[in-house]
Amino acid sequence: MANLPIVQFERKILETVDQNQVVVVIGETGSGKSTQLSQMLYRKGYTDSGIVAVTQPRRVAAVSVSRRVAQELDVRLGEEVGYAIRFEDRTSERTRIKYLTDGVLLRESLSNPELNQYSVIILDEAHERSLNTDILLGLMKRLVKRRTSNFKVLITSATLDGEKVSKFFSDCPLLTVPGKLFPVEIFYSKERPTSYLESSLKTALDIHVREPEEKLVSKLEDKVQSLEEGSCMDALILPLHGSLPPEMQVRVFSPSPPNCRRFIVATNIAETSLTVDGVVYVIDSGYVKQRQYNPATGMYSLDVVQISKVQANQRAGRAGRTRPGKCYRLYPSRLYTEEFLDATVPEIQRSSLAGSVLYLKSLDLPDIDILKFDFLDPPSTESLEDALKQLYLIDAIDENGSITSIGRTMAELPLEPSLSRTLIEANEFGCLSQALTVAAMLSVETNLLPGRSKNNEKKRKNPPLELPDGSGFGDHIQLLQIYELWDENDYNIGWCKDYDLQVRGMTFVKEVRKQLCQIMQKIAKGSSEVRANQSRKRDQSYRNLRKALSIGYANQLAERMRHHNGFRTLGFKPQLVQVHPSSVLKPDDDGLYPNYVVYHELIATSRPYMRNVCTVERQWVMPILEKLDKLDVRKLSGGGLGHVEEVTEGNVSELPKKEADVIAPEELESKIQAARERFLARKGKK
DNA sequence: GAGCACTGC
Repeated sequence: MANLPIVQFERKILETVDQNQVVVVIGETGSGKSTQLSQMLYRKGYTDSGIVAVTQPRRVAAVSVSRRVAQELDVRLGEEVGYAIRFEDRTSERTRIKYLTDGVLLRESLSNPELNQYSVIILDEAHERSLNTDILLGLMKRLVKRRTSNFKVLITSATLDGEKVSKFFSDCPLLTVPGKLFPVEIFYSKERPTSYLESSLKTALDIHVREPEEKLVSKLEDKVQSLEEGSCMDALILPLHGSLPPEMQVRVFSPSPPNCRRFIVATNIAETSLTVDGVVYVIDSGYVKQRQYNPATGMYSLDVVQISKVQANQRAGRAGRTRPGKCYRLYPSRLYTEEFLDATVPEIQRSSLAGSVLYLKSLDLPDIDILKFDFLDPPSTESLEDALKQLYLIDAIDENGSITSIGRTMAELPLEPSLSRTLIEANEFGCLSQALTVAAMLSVETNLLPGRSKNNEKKRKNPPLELPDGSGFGDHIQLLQIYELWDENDYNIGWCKDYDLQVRGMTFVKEVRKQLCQIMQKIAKGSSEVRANQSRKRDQSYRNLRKALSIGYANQLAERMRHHNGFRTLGFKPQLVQVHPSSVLKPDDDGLYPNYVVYHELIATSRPYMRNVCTVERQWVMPILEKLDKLDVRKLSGGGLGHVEEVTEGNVSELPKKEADVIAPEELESKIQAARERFLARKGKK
C-alpha cells in the first residue's frame, strides 16, 4: 500500500475535497484510487458524519476491493468496511466505508432520494460509462445542489474524458494521479514484422478480425504444432470469454508450465472484468463486438465496431502490470489518432431506455422534464420518445406522461418494464408463480446454455437429455417447463449437467425468482394478496401466462403474414421479421406458424429475427392495437417537441390512421384485414 | 438454420 502512487497525493486530494463539493480524480491504472481514496477520507474524519460510498460497475470488483480495504485497515469485512451487491448485503451498523455496485446505489436512492446516510459518494470507473453510472452522474449533479453541507462527490475517470466530466460539474477541480504501470512499448501494424512470433500472431489475428474466436484458437494451435520441435518454447492456447464455464475461465490464472508460453485469446472480458497478471504482449485488433439498440426500429444488433482511444489504452495497459511489455496494434497510428473516438459511445446512447426513464419518473423529481434531464451525454430525443411510448403502451405512464400507480409498482421490480408489467398482470390472472419463473429465466437466459466448445462435446460421455418443448406454445413456456422440471428434481446440480444447462445460470435464476417473489409479496400486501399457485390445469395457467405476456409486451406483438411464414410486428414501428431458428416454436403440420405471437426482443443478425417467441390469441391483441392507434407522443413528452412523428410508418404498415377517436374492435379488425389485403395485392404486383 | 461482446437491479 505504501508504494501506491496515490499516497503521495493524499494532502493535495484532501485539501481539494475540503474546499470543493465535487472533485474529478484521474487515476491511471495501478494508481490505487479504488482502495485508497476511501481510506484517506476515513482518516480525515469524513466517516464521522456519514458513510463513504464507493460505487463499482461490477459485482466482483465491489467484493474484491472491499476485501482489500478491510485487510489494509485490519478489520473484519462487513463491519467498518463492507459491500452491497444484489442478493448480498455485507454491511452493518458499524460500516463506515461501503463498496457497492452502481445499480444498488440507484435502488437505494429510490427509497431515499437524498441519500442522507452518505457523507461522500465516490463514483469509481466513471470512464466506463455504464448506463447506471451515467444516470448517477445526472443525479449527483442535482444532489450536490440540494445537499450543500456535509456532502461530497468524487468521480474517478480516465485521462481522455476527465475534462468533460469536470465541465459537467461546473468546472470542478481535476486532479491527476499517475499510475504504476511498467512501460508498454506500442507498435503499429505498418511498421515491419521482425520475429516469427509477431508475424505468425499477426496472421492469426488477421483471421480474428473476420472469423469467430474459436477458429483463431484452432488455427493458432495448428500453427504452433507445425513449428519445429525444440526450436522454441511450448505453447498453451487458452480461449477466454464470458460464456465459458467458470472452470475453463480460471485456467488463465494458473501459471504456465516451465518452458511454456500461454496465449490467451480473449474478448473484451479481459479489458476490464478480468485481470490476468504476467501478460507481457498484447495484440489489439482495434475492434470490439458491441450490442446496440436502434430506437427507430426497436431492434438490437450486434456489430463489430472500432474501439475508442480509452479502450486501446486500456488494452495496451494489460501488458505492463508485472513487467515492461509490448502492445501490437493491428492498425496504423494514423487510425488511432485521427479516427478513434476519444471515449467509447456511452451505453446510454446504445440502449433501450424504457427502464431508465421509468426509474427517473418514479423518483418524482419535481422540476424534471425527462427529455431535458441533465445527462453527461444525452441520449437522442428519438430514443427517449421511444421509451415514453413503450411505457405508455404498458400503462406505466398516462397519456400526459405522468407515472401511474401501476408504473410505480413496476419501478420497484428489478426487471425491464415489460416483465414487471407481466408480473402485475399475472398476479391478477392467478399465474404469478409461473410468471415469476419466466421473468427470472428470461433475465438470465443468455447464460443458461453453455458455450458450444468442441472440447466440451468430446469430453461428454453421454449426449445431453432433451429439454421440454414448450408444448407448442413457444420459448417462454419452455423456459417455465425447464425450471419446473428442475424444481421437481430438487434443484439438483447433476440434473443441470444432464441437460447441459449452466449450473451458475440456473442457480442465479433461483435467486432472482426468490427476490422477485419477495418484492411482489410486499407490493401486493394491503391490496390483493399474491395469489398462490392454485394447482389448476397446466393449460389454463399457460394460457393466463401468455395473456399476461401479451399485456406486458404490448409493443412486441407480431402477426403472421398471410401467405408465408414471415411476421409483421404490430408495435409503433412495424417491421418484417422472422422467428429465430433457435426457437422451439416450429411450423405446424401444414408448415405454418401461429397467427399471433409475442416476442422478447428483435435482433438483427443476418436477418431481423424475433428471439424468444410465444403464441398469443387474436382477441388479446386487438385492444392493444386500438391503444396504439390513439398514442400521441407530443402529450407523453409534455408537448414540448418541435416535430410530430407519425404513429405508424414503414412500408408494411397500413394500420388505420386517426380517423375517429374511438374505433370499435370489430371495425378495427376489418380495417386491418382490408389494409393487409391492399398490401398483399401491391406486393403481388411487384 | 444460425451464431455464440459485456455488465447490472
